[in-house]
Amino acid sequence: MAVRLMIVDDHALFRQGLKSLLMLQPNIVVVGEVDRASALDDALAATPCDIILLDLQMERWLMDEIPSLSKRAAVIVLTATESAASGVKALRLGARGLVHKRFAIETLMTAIEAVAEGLVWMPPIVQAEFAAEGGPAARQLTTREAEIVRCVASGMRNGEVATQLSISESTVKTHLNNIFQKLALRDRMELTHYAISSGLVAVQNRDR
Amino acid sequence: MAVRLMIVDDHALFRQGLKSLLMLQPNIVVVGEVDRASALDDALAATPCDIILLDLQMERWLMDEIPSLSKRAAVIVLTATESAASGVKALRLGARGLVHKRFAIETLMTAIEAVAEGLVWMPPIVQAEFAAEGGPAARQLTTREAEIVRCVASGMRNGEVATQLSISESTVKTHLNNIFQKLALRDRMELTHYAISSGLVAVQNRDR
DNA sequence: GAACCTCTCCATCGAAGGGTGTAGCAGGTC
DNA sequence: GACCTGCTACACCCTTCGATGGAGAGGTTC
Repeated sequence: MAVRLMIVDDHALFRQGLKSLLMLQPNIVVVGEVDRASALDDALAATPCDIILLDLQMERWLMDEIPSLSKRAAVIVLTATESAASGVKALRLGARGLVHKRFAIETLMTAIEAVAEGLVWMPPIVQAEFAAEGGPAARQLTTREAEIVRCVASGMRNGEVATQLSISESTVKTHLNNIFQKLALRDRMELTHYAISSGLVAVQNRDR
Repeated sequence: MAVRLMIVDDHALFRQGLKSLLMLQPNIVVVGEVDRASALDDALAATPCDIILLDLQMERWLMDEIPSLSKRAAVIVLTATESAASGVKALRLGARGLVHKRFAIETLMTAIEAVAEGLVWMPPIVQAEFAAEGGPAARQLTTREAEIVRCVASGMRNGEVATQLSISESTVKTHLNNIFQKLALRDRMELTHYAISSGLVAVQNRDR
């Protein structure tokens, strides 16, 4: 019984490379590859699969999709950042595996096999983090606050955030103050560093 | 005559995948793959090659190496960011090709063939940027301005930067305004994204 | 129903940031 | 000497941000 995989990554070179690498493995069939979230539904409808390999760089679009995705197939998240936080978040949302892109194909295969058997696989470091978070229960941001963080940390001004989210600038300020309180941060600059380092936002700068 | 390639990327999955993908191509031989700058010298000494595929994510370590590398083999830079700026910089430093990771293998092959023939290959958008910068003579940041950028982008306020560099806050503002002008940026938030994405400042992971 | 949380909104005010122009001085080059 | 670049500094003015305190609507929990 071969494991049926689907690859979701917006980098064609990585996607195609991974596919060609996986096809060399026994008991693995890559049944599809898509470059964006909108194509995933169609692909899943066309060809059911056992495991979805999901690029976490796309978390902005897909993090929230993990819960529903995980009902249709086991999700293994591929991440490029060293931050355990975003990986832990993905796992909490229902991902069944977490594999760093710097790992070798052998490690990915181990994870795939484990997940195919119904287990959850993650690197030891993340495992520690995952266990640790059960204790102190740090004050989590609300979903609205998280939205504000994404907007602000990606460079938007308060007024722009307000327009984007269809709320008043006053509300944006209120949220922002609450966020600063919760995370013990000084201003939007520190918030940006926090957001980037913990994988909440990706750095992608425009062509000047 | 096969083209001899060497792959430099710290993500094993990408590296191995790309290798397996390239080995399917005619006239291509992957003679080596390394995960870090320090291993590149040894690899080049052991097995000479025609083209080096270099991950630009590693630019912090390797950008400065491009001039010397390009004497030993043609360098094609693989980049994950959409920013033309860093690509243009790499080309100015001697890279012979620039390929985005979201491109398909066919595009990479086109670039490899072009570079193997002695040409320089880059995406049309970057080509425009490259040409444009030839005119106004892309104004580089001065060393002082770069210092200001590092301070500001790492979260310091103008007053703190002034203290740090032992200059007045007015001077910091002057520098900052000049920097905004040169880089066509709006404010310190955009500057932060620019600095991080182009490797001027690093963001350490905090794993909460 | 009371307590609590979340999201929404407002006013006010001081702090910080940013735009524009101007200018002195040191170091080089033509 | 004339010219240019880079670093320094200031004034003036306006915008944006952040802190504080208050408040109502809707929801959940106990």
